[in-house]
Amino acid sequence: MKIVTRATAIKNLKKYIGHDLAKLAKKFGITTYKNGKQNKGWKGLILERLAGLECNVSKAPNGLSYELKSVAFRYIKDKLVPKETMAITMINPQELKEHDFFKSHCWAKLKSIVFCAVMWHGKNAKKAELLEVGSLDFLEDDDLIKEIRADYDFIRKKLTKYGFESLTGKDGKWIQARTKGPGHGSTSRAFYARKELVKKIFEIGE
DNA sequence: CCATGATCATTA
DNA sequence: TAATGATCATGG
Repeated sequence: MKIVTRATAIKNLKKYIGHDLAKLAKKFGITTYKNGKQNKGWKGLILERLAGLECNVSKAPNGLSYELKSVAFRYIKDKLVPKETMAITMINPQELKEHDFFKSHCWAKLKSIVFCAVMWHGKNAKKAELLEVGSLDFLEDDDLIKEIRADYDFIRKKLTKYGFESLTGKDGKWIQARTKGPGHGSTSRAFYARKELVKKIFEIGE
């Protein structure tokens, strides 16, 4: 059993800034494409390997105390901005109903996050350089967190009142409850960080 | 089969 | 371009 602290994970990752993740994928034997389709999770898997988390493919409520995330960045008018929203964690309807924000997995993951900015080279890109690595600890009395908690409460209330099916990506100012799942009719939901929030995280984290 | 990694496709 | 919903490979 190997324990990798957050500081160590960051240190490990920083060594790879500027590297092309596609090459590392081969080295680790991670599939990036198959039958012309992309494995959308390959970057995340590689990052986890690089950080030293060799066996982290399932959810991690127990074990490590931080969350490793990658975010795609692209240029819009010569400015670097997050390309998309960032998945935070799956929504468990039961837990959402019974726990408040500071007891949720959502908060547990958000408050102690290690993020990796990855360059986005267009759809189905075969390369992706690691741009930057950072970490961030949120405080419970942070103004931003208060607003995020309000979003969480809103979503939670909606769940109680209208049911799980009523949740949509429109909910929330900083975080949203978007659909996500294996596909093929089976869909579940997850918390996503909106782009504005991703930007904030980077600003604070740097 | 489904949760998790995160991106792709479609519409406005 | 932005926003929302749908989807894919992997591993247990």
